[in-house]
Amino acid sequence: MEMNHALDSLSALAHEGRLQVFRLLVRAGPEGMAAGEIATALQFRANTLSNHLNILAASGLVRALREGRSIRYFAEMQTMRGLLGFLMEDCCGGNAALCQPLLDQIACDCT
Amino acid sequence: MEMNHALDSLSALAHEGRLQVFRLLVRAGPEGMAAGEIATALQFRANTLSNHLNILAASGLVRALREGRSIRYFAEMQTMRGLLGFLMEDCCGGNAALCQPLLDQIACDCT
DNA sequence: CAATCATTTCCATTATTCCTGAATTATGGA
DNA sequence: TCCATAATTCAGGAATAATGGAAATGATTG
Repeated sequence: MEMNHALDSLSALAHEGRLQVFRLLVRAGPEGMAAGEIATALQFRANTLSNHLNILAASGLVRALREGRSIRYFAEMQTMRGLLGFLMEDCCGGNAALCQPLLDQIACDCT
Repeated sequence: MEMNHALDSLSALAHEGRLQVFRLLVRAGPEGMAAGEIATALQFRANTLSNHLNILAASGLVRALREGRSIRYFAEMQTMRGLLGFLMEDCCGGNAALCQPLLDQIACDCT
């Protein structure tokens, strides 16, 4: 991941509403949730939520899939992993061997 | 970690300058860097950098230690780890057993 | 104590982000 | 086709954050 993508992802998460949405989708796992379900669960107005979902999707943290008249959203663990790798890059001045193997494992197996 | 702390950390990182600072400190490892060194390395004005460092420190992502007339800063891996745990909490609807052991290992051994 | 260096604080300006209401697109069913 | 439902887009004003100059604080040296 490069700087701009990381910034998009971090900015997307640096907002209470969007962070709630993302964590809800993480909990939902591979089943994901429809936009309407999310709105109900978190008590958000439809347009506000749509905006949040757009921002999350643009950063790659969330994926959208139309399903009938609903649109279902999923958390993208791979993006999360990439972000973390970026944050930890060259950890400890090149002794990355200590950290990298751990980072490589960060991904939810159930996704 | 609870919501507000996570938001502080994410907002702190969701800024190009601060993200550069944090990553620089991650690379610097346990030796850390003096504010002046950081300013030189990244070409930041002293006051701008000071502001960034304050924000990072307030979120716990960075720790300050006065050393003579300089102030030395260090990346706090533990905070990073807490943040990640928060983001992945209850991953996949309770099957956290799949993710949690991995998350528990995320910490730079050299810190 | 005076001088100097490192960093921070204060303040005003500029830029960005956020929320809301109203209008719009897209899908499925009668 | 007409209607209802699901979700998105757009424009605005309000709130918030970022920047840079100037002054102030804190620590060391002579």
